[in-house]
Parts: sequence; structure tokens; C-alpha cells
Amino acid sequence: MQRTPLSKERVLRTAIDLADHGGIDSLSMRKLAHQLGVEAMSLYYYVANKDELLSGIVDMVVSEIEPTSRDGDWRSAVRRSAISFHDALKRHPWATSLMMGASGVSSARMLYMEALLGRLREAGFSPNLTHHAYHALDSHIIGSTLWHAGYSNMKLPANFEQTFVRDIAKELPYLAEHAEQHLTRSKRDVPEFEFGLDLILDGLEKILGMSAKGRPRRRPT
Amino acid sequence: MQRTPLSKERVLRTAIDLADHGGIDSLSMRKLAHQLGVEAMSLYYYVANKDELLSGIVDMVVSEIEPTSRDGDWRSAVRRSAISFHDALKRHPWATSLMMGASGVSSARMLYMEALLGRLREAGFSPNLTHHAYHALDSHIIGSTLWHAGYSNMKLPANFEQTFVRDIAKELPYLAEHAEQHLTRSKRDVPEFEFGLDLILDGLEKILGMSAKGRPRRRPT
DNA sequence: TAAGGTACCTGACAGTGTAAGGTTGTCAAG
DNA sequence: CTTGACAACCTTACACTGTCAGGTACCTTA
Repeated sequence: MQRTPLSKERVLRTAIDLADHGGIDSLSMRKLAHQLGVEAMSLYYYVANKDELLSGIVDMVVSEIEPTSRDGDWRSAVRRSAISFHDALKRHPWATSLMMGASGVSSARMLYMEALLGRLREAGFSPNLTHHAYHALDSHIIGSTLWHAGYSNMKLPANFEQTFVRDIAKELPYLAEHAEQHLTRSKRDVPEFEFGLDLILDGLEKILGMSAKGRPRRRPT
Repeated sequence: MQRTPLSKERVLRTAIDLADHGGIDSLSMRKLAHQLGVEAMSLYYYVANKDELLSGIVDMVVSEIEPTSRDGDWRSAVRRSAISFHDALKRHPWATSLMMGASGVSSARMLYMEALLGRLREAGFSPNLTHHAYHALDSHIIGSTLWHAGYSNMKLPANFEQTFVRDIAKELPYLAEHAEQHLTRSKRDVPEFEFGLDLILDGLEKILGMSAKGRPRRRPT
């Protein structure tokens, strides 16, 4: 009875499972190897080192993102890909901080960027506005997700509302109000992420409209 | 000749120095102790464990932020504190990801939140709009800074422009354009951070104006 | 039969956080 | 002057981390 041989694919996938389940800190070479029924050093046959493993799994997460479509109006196309990005990061919260740290921009990420940047440029965004739009969107996605990850990780005491919120209500009433909103917020409310996203998209749309009126664009390239 | 005794203050301050200089990974208990002329375990007299040390230094960074002022118009007050937040995180890039991870919200952070939330509410923002405004701003700050940290960390080859940008120009023209913008961007251009910030502030201002016209607010509370 | 490569393993090393307990110095009470 | 308590610091040890150096078993091709 011989086990099926490993593969980089299988190594990365198991690594993602491990990180998803126990957080990125619980992803060690030995644990990962054990999960695969193998010794730690065997993994180095498939990855050069842990950094490569990490950027590998980030790559897989990034490739889960639906790239900005070329169809339909730019606004809903951008919106969809942003939400898809956000969703992917919610599925793998550890990926957010990993994506920003470590080793440069992966190729999957570059493809995503190209699709988004291209869609904006071809919708009539100037190079400069495209630049700013990209960073505004990216920051919002990253920031929202990082917050979401931190928030969902922090385990509140069971009676958080009765104790903490009441305690700080006198000295920090606005914070108490804010905390309570998180607790009572229903699924029908606008998600925080989408509110901010639409704020940015609204702003971009307005700027685009102004510049289009001022000097109608000639070449779509 | 006896050395002056340590203090939690001094431990944290040296930890910040170490992290500022060599990144958060180079902050180990032993190195920190060595820097203080002491053995590792002595630190545990001042901090319970490394987590407490980390949240301690994050706290110190947060208290560098200029809280949202109660004077002047809400917009420039919020803008100033956001920039101050961003600046603090640029001074200590490691703090960004630390702030979101780990152990809940520090008391310094709560004070900052209270000031911002309060300022918004008292400017006429509804509870719900305040909630969304807070998260939009926070996400942008965190996201921008995290990006900035990653970008400034990644060391490009000296001739990045000539090699990489040229190489990808054919397959990923928009990405190449974007990369080039980062390289040629001058100090007189609008910083990416402030562009996004103003986008958000513009949007909030507009919503606030609309709701004020629709149903003028009665009680500032 | 030999060579060479593939896929895995053993052992070791330097580094990490920290639990358990030990050693000083200072200082007040008896 | 002694005793004991406390503060401030140290020593040792353990389990864990990534990974270098090298070894082993098997399979394929010459």
C-alpha cells in the first residue's frame, strides 16, 4: 500500500485548509507535513521555503477572485469584483495581512490588477484618476477585510452587551452606541463594506462625469 | 555602578525602537532584553507575556494620534485626525497589522474612536451614518497604510523601471502604466491617501446635506 | 548491471516564547 | 543585629519553529 505522491497543489491546498481552520499561526511546516502523512523536510521538495509556501497559498486565494469583467457598465463590473475580492478574503482571513507583507506582488494579483485598471481606463478614466481609483478601492477592500478579520477573531464575553457596553456607556457613550450597533445590526442593513464601496464609486463616478464634460475623451486607449 | 532599573515604559519604548528599526519580526524577547542590558526572563517582570508587550506598544502608537478635535468644522477636524492616524502608522508600519490582529481594542484606541464618533454625531450624523462613516474612514486608513507598508518594504531591483516595467508592458500594459506612475509621481501630486480620504469625506458630506434638508435634525444627541 | 533521478526521511542547529525556580539587594520589623 | 519579606533580576530547561546537510529506498533508462 503506497500513498499517492504529493504535489505542490496538494501541499498548498492542505496549507490553506490548515490556515483556514486554525489561523495562520497554526500553519507550521511540521504540522502541515503531519497532515499530509509525511515528514517536514519532504515539503521542501515542493516548495523552496516557507515564504514560497505562503506566497503560494496567497496566490491561490487571489485566483479565487472574480476579475473585473469587461461587460456591462464599469461601475457594476468594478463593484462585483470588489465584492468578490472581499468575499475571498473573508473566506481566508489570514490572507489579508499576508498579501501586503512578504514577497512582492504575485502573478495572480497582477492579473487582477490589470483587469481592474484596464476596465477603468477603458471606461474613460484618466491615467491619474485610474491610479487614485485603484488605490482607493484597494485600500477599502484591504482595510475592511482586515477589520472584519480582527473583529470576528476577537471573542467577546457571552454577556458582552450587558457588561461592557453598559460599563463604558457613561464615559464613552458614542463608542457604546457603536458597539451596540454591531450587536443589533440585522442582515437587511447595508453591510459596512458595501456602504464604503458605494461611497467611493459614487465619488469616482462624479469625477469621471465632470472630466468627461470638461474635455470629452478622444481615444479609448 | 548599578544600572537604573527598568520600567514598563522603558521596555515598551525600546521594543518600539527595535520594531521600527528592524521590523516586527526582529522583535524577540531575547533581543529586546539584550538591548536593555538584561536577560530575557527579566522582561516578564514588567509584561505578562509577549502578547501584552505587543498590545502595549500598539497602545503607545495609537496614543500618538491626534484625536478628532471638537473645534472647527467637522470635515477638517476628521480629516486632520485621519491624516494624523495615517502618519502615526507610517512612522511605525508594523503597528498596522498588529492593531487588527491580537487582543481586542486597546483603551487608547477606544478614546480615539470616541472622539471621532462623537464629533460625527454632534455634527448631525445619524447613528447609522456615523457607524458607516467610521468604518469607511477606518478601512481607508488601515488599508492605505498597510499597502504603504508593504510597498515601501518590497525592495525593487535598482533598474526596476528598465527591466520589469518594460517586460510586462506588452502583456499587462495597464499594470505597467500603474507601476510607472508610482515611480514618476512627484511630491506635488495629491497623495493616494488623501485622494481616497477626500472621496469619502465628499460622499459623507453629501449624504449629510441630503438628510439635513430632508428632515432637519432636532436633538444633537 | 550501473547511473541517475524522484520522492521521501533522519539528525542537527540556531532561534523562538515561557514555565519553574534561584539569586541577589534593599529595607522595615523584631 | 538579625530576620524575613519583597523587588528586581537571573539560570536552566522544554517544546516548538524553519531549514541545512546529508542519507535512503525505489524506479527508470542505458
